[in-house]
Amino acid sequence: MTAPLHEARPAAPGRALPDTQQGMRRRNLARVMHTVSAEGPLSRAAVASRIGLTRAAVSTLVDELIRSGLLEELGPERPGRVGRPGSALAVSGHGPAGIGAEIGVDHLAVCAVDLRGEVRARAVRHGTNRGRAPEPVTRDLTALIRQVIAEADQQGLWPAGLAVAVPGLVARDGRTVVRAPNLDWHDTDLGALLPADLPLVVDNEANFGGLAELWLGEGTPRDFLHVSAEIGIGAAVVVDGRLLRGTRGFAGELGHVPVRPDGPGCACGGRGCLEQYAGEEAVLRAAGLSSAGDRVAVLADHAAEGDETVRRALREAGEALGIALTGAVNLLDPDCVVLGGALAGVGPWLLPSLREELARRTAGPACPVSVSELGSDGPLLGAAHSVVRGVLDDPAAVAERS
Amino acid sequence: MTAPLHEARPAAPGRALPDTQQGMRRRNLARVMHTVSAEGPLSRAAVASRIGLTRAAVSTLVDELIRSGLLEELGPERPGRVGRPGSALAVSGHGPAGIGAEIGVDHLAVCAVDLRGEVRARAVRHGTNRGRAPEPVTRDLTALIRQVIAEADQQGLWPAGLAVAVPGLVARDGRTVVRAPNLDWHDTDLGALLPADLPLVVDNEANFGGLAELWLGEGTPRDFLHVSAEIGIGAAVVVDGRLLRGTRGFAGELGHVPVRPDGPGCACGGRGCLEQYAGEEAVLRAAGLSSAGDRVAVLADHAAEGDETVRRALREAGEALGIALTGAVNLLDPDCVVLGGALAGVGPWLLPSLREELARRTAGPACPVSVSELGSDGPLLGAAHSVVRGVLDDPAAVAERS
DNA sequence: GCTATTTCGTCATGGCCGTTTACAAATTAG
DNA sequence: CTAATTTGTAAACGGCCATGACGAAATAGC
Repeated sequence: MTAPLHEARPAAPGRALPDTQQGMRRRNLARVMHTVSAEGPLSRAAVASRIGLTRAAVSTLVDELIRSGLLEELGPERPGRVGRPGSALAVSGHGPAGIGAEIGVDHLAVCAVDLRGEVRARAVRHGTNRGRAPEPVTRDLTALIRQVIAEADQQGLWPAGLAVAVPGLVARDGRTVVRAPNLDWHDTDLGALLPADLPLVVDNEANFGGLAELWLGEGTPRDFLHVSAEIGIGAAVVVDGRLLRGTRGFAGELGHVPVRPDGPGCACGGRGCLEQYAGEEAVLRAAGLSSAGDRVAVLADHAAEGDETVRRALREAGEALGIALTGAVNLLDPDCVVLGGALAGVGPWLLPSLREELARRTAGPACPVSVSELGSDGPLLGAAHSVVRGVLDDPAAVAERS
Repeated sequence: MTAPLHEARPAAPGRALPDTQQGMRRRNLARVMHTVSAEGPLSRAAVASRIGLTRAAVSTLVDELIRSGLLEELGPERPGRVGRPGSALAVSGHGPAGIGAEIGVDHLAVCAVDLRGEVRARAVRHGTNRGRAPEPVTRDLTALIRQVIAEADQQGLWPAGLAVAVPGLVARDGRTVVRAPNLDWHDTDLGALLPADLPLVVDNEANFGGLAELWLGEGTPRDFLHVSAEIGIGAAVVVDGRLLRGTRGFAGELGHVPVRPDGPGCACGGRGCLEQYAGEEAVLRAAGLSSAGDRVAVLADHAAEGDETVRRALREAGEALGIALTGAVNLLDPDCVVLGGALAGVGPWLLPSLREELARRTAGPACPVSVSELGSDGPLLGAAHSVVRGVLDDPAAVAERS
């Protein structure tokens, strides 16, 4: 295994790998895949000039990738330029696919994404998972996964791996859900409960949402903070295009950053954590809505209708977010902050006070805050794409398996 | 240039470099240097088994490094083991040296460190630089640098580069001091004021202090937060053995993390920033000491003598630090927090309240907080070592220059 | 003390891989 | 229709690491 380029998972902990010719080959195969994937149909010569190898070298790399079914020859280009036209290469729409899954509090979702980034199959199951035990939930999820894989199979796709987004903290082993308060799961090894015939990665939904933003977001920079609020408030910290996970995998716990150190006590042991002011439950309470059936959508509706109590609640949540983000921005100096998850839905009423607070507390130009365009699909897409990125990062490994 | 392994400076912003055989060779040369440097005298065979290459390959690499004067053959080992003894290799004590410099508020310091990590020459100049213009200060510093280089030269060392630690924010170009409040410098291009015949890197003293902790600290992990308080409170965020710099290079501004959002106004525009509670000036004021000549050493003395006002001031500073660090720990999930700089001197009176606050606000085991053993030399050593690491990271580049 | 064993460093050989050079193919410009 | 340009491929080349063999230098066992 060579070091992956995007590192959805951290690099091998031990010593750096030796540099041998095969490793070089693998990295160059990956470079070709990434280039073709990122910049659309490209001729061999175009790829060569982009990655700095000669046309001859790229030719042999491309041959190998075509033989493996990872690249496709689309046929001659028809350019207005002088000279022999190149033969357009594109990432294959058949072959390996990434299976992404999401365990939400109120739904399960699975999708298959091909190497081109297209969603080729999906399946959803609505219904609350709050308090359900892991076994029935994973049983349901497995059924959806089988269904999506079957559907993908009919289109000539085979599953290269499975990535699961969960609303909770995941250990760095990428399998164990350490704590998912809204599911009431603790130290649950999903590896033992999900299909064992696929490479599995489990991660926090905020992390996958952040990766989706990184990979799919229009103009998203390589250093940013992706804030995702469902019930807890999580953040994905993306540094130089890589996810910051922390030693235990718990990085990004924005919800428990102290906002008012003498504020109300929190389940985490602290006082005045952000979640007490901007968490879904807190906002619903402040807005005078019950937290039973009502959810964020309801908040947005009421706010849109001009309900002043709701608006004030959201304004105050924005202030609290602004305070917490001031700390985060001072510490991390990101390019921008992106609001995703349920927060995106109430963005219009949060943003003004959030931005104001952030600007007031910052010297110089304030860090720009925007709302994600990915909607609620972020974590699911991020999960599926993380598998796809894994294939692009080491095509040789996949070629061996196909 | 291959991508450096330690990346004191960020990797090339553009596309990843192509993988050619020369690049492979360069990386393997670097691997040999790092291995020998980190694990003391080693035979060729030992290096080979550690980096995963064959003895034959390592032999040619070592030959090249010896010819360049970067490695030395110490002669046959005398082990109790069976078999022909290897010939011990060590990093050369001659050849390239890293020149580190520190522009402190009250002093200037320069040192030369050889590839073995030994300090081979140093020079200090006491006297305040507060409010002095950049030109006279850099003139004094240049004199010290020349002196240290001359001293190093007599020992067979030549300067491979210059790294300067400054008490302020440095742009990502690694040359420009954007803001150094205690010097009253703004947008000062040190590249134009310091010797032009040496590769130059300028960085924040907290960053260099953090790198020193990473490279020199006993048992320091690869993910930690190094808090350094002189007048401002800065932090070096080290993630997976690399410094997190932020887009503009301003990451780690712990001093302006909001601790009490409605607290007193701060020069940064915010309210209740950490610096208002744990900054040197604030602590001195709370302790009832003038901030003129009195400094941290005085605080430590008074506290040691049992001055209850001083102790309370430090205790409260510790609390504020604990609150700010709770946020940082939640966001970054580091292995530990290390207190360096002037803070280290008053550690005994800060730590209890700091740790208590952090533990109280954290679910599960609290993040360990320790005091740096490097003392006030951290930034200077970190600077010099960053040059040395640069040589280890690309020995081929240095061999060409020697 | 002598021989077998183990480990080290080196050398010659071979294979892998990107580069260089050359060339045919396919297009545009004039 | 010719010249110029660009693409893709093939053959020769060179660099680099792996393999296998060998002499050198130590220990272990007799």
